[in-house]
Amino acid sequence: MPQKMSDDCPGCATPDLAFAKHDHSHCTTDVLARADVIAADQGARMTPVRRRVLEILLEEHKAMGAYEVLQRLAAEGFGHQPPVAYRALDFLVDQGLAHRIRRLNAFAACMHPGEAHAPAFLICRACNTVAEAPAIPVRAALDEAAAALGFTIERSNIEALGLCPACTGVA
Amino acid sequence: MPQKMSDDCPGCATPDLAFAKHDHSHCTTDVLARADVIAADQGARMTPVRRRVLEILLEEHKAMGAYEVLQRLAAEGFGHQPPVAYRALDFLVDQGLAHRIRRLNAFAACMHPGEAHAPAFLICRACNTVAEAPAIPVRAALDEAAAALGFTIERSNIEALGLCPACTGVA
DNA sequence: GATATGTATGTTATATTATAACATGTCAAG
DNA sequence: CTTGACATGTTATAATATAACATACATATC
Repeated sequence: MPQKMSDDCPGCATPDLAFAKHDHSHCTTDVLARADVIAADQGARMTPVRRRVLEILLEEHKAMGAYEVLQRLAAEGFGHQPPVAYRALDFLVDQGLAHRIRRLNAFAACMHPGEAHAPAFLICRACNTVAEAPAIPVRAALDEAAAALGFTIERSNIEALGLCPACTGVA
Repeated sequence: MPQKMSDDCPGCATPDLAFAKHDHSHCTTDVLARADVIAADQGARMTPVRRRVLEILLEEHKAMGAYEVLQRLAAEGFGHQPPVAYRALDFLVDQGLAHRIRRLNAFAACMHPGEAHAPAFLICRACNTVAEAPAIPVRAALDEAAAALGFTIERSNIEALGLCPACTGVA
């Protein structure tokens, strides 16, 4: 399946969590709306904490550490302890509504939930921006390499460190 | 499942860093020899701790946590504190002599140092074995995806979770 | 050979990330 | 309106990682 982007939002029509700033207020609401559907489809419950965590990830529009998310939650009257954040984040990742970026020990909202897509994260070592790149071909190549060894892939993390367009010029 | 080590060649008689047999006794000495060359080439020093850490990774022939490595070092008269292990491991990773597997918070010796290769790690969720798969095509696809966004990749982590050949049958 | 210089090693201390275990609360099905 | 499953919250601790500083050791230069 193709990695379709939201065609409503100009910013989102280009790679999101992107290297270019854009008004994504409506990708946010779009994703949130779809989140309910996806969760329901899987018999999962989109509870207040979980929904709020997704909202926070979408608002910030960047990779956030669990403790960073937790601070926001605590400030809003939710629990103050790590498991509160981790559970909600793990839930979102399980549902495909968020991604875990292991290189950063961080989480980011998925910008195209429900669509089959293999995310690849590009992390700029200069400005720390993270872009979620379309990586269906990457995932395909990975599946093939795995298949050659008889290995069946269920989940993958594809992450790269380097320089984003902006920082490439400067450096 | 097959997590047991062989007596002759640790990790090679059963799936370990590879799901297929290979002659590991050779790779170990071979890799160690090449490590010196590689380090020298880069003006880096292959000191006792660093060399010993690489040896340990090769001996165990599996992914090891930093603290696991540290225990071995401490038992052999090297330093007892985390930085001792982390520094040596970081050095090896920098030199391309070892890889960091972020999903496992672990490190593994690189089995083809010096050869241009982009490692992809296949982690079996049933037996926890880790295989380093050849992934040049994967990396190529990733480079292409990044280039499309103007992003320059310097390092990448490609990791997959799933079922190894042995465990696929059982499940 | 003495000595300056950068790098490596080791230490103490602490930061950061993550989970275990358990009590309480909520919700929807029967 | 109870029961059973799941969610939330708590306390406590585990596991992973780094900062900051002191000492030692190479090797390059004089």
